[in-house]
Order: sequence, then C-alpha cells, then structure tokens
Amino acid sequence: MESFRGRFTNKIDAKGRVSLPAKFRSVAIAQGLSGVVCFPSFQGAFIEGSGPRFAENIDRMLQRLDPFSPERDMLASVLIGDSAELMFDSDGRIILPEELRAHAGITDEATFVGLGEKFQIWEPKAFEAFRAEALEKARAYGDLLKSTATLPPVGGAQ
Amino acid sequence: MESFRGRFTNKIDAKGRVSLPAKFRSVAIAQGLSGVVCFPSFQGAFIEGSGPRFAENIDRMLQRLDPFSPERDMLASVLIGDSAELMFDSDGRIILPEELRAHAGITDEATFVGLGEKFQIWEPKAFEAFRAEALEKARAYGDLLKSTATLPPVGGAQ
DNA sequence: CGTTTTCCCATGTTATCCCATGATGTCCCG
DNA sequence: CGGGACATCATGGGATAACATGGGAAAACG
Repeated sequence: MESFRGRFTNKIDAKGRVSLPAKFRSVAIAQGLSGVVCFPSFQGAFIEGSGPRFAENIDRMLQRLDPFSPERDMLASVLIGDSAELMFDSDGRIILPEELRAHAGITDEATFVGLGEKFQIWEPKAFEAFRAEALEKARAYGDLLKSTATLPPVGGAQ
Repeated sequence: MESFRGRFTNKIDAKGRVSLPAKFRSVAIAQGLSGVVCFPSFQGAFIEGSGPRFAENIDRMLQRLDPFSPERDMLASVLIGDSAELMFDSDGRIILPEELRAHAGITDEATFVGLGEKFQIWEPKAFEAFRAEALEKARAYGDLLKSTATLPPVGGAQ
C-alpha cells in the first residue's frame, strides 16, 4: 500500500507506547524507514505525521533557501525542530513525546487518520468533534465545490 | 538518521560539559566525525552547529566570494575564525567554549534545535521567545515554500 | 605544582527488546 | 458451506540496554 488510509484508534499503555496501525506501518516501511515523522500541527490541536518521503521533501524545500536566512531558520525550527522521528519497536509501536501529546491533548488513546501521503493523530473525542463540525460545514461549503470545479486546482488536499 | 531533527534541552555540569543529544551524535558520526563544528551566529544570540559535511559546504561558499573583499574576510572571521571543532568525550559530551556560551547567554542549560543539515544551540528561555515568534511568522513564510515547491503544501492542509 | 582537561565509573531514568496473551481475521480443506 | 488450523495484530509485562548526568582519578598543560 502506498498511502495512509483509514481511521484507527489505539490505546496508549503505561509506558507511553501506542501501536502504529499496521497498515500505516507498511506504508512507512515501503518508503524505506521503520518509523514515522511527526510534528505538531499549527492549524489545530492535533499531530501531523508522515513517512520519510514527505519529510524529506520538506527538508529539500528548506534547503533551497539561503542557509543562514532568518526565514529559513524560522521555518526550519518550526518544521524540523518541533518534529520527531519516531522509530517503531519490534512490535510496531511508537512513543509519542510529551510535547506532542500535550499539543493534541492526548492521554490514553490516540486516533490515527489517514490522509493519503500523510496522516493525523488526534485525541479521540477531539477528533469526533472536529469531524462533526467538518460534516456540518461541508453542507455550507458544498456550493464552493461546484463553483471551483471549472477553476485550476489549488494546493490543498489530495 | 541523516539530518538533525528535534529539540532537546540538556544540562551543563560544573565542568562545562553538556551531552550532545544522542540523535545528533549519530548524525555527526555518520558524516565521519566524532564531534561537531560550532560557531557564533551572526543573526542573533545563539550558536550554530553542524556536522563536518555542512562545515565543508560553508568553506566552499566562502571560496566563491572575492578573496580580498571585506565581506569575505568578515564572514570568514566569524564562520571559520570563531568556529570550534568540538569532539565528544567517551560519553558523548562536548564542552562549549566560553566565547560561544557568552555569545548565546548560556549558563547552566542548553537547547539543541535540529534544522536539517545544521542545528542551533540556544539559551532555553531565549529559544522559547524565538520560537513563539517563529511560529507566528511560519504561516506567512509558508508561501516561500509553496512557491518553490513542486510539492504539496507543508503546513497541513486540513 | 596547580589548573584544566580527559578518561573511567556510578546512578537513576527512560527507552528498547523479547516474550506472552487474547482477539480478530484469513485461508485451506473436508 | 462450515469449521478449524494458522497468521496478523493490538496490548501487556519483565528484563535489558541506552542515555543524561554526576563525580573521582589520572593525564596533559602551562
């Protein structure tokens, strides 16, 4: 499988370990890493995650900027300094660092949501709320879809 | 791991020793040096650090400048003259020279921030302030990435 | 010689490895 | 079509290794 797909809620044990869903695991491994790269979203209270390929793309984009420019340093300290490469153990589990758990309000359970080339990790109830809201707004935004259908595509989702 | 990633705050002991984060250590060793190269930033009160690879890259960048220009001399005096190759001891610790600590205002704790090919060393509170600013500006700077990218947006779409 | 640096060891904490269990799902064969 | 053997997976626990940190002793330096 080549992209992160589906939704899974797993428990976090006393040691802070949580199983990365097996299907996500195989995506990361197919990209050449026995682990995933995670960082706090600056869009909301959840964690962004991806395989090494997406993470390397970010690195490469940053390297196009001048190596000592303030812009590069600021972007990198947010995108890389706040990120963590989480290798899974022999059973496919990862440990979410304290800062990431705090950012997402995660305590004893985590919801993994596949989004294609990347995925998100949510506190389960927070995700439910987000999803309900998204569903509600989708109705209102439905018009937008029609109206943009004839326009060139934007950056967004996949 | 091939690039410096994540953020770690370690203590400086009475002898001036501080552990280089284990993950940074393995990056440097993978580049062929049991140590790191550090020099004062000319952008602010923090220390720049890297493995040997990026350090050699800096040399190359300097060599492209006019050899007798004052600009080149000034850059070189900071990037090379003020730089130090800090080898880690048998436990993976380094000693930050007095001038570097003074430049960054570091006393008893140091925050290591991975930025990909290089990293920075900050006084913890100073970094917190910088990070708050960086987070604020990251969205604006995000355009820099998008415009240079043939790739999907980084911030996390929604 | 006294000061600083380097090496070695001790310790507590945290992460990692290894094995066990139960639950679920898959496949094969009757 | 049904049932059971087997694989996969999430989860838990104990043992082990890695790491950050502190301190002492030996070595280098001026």
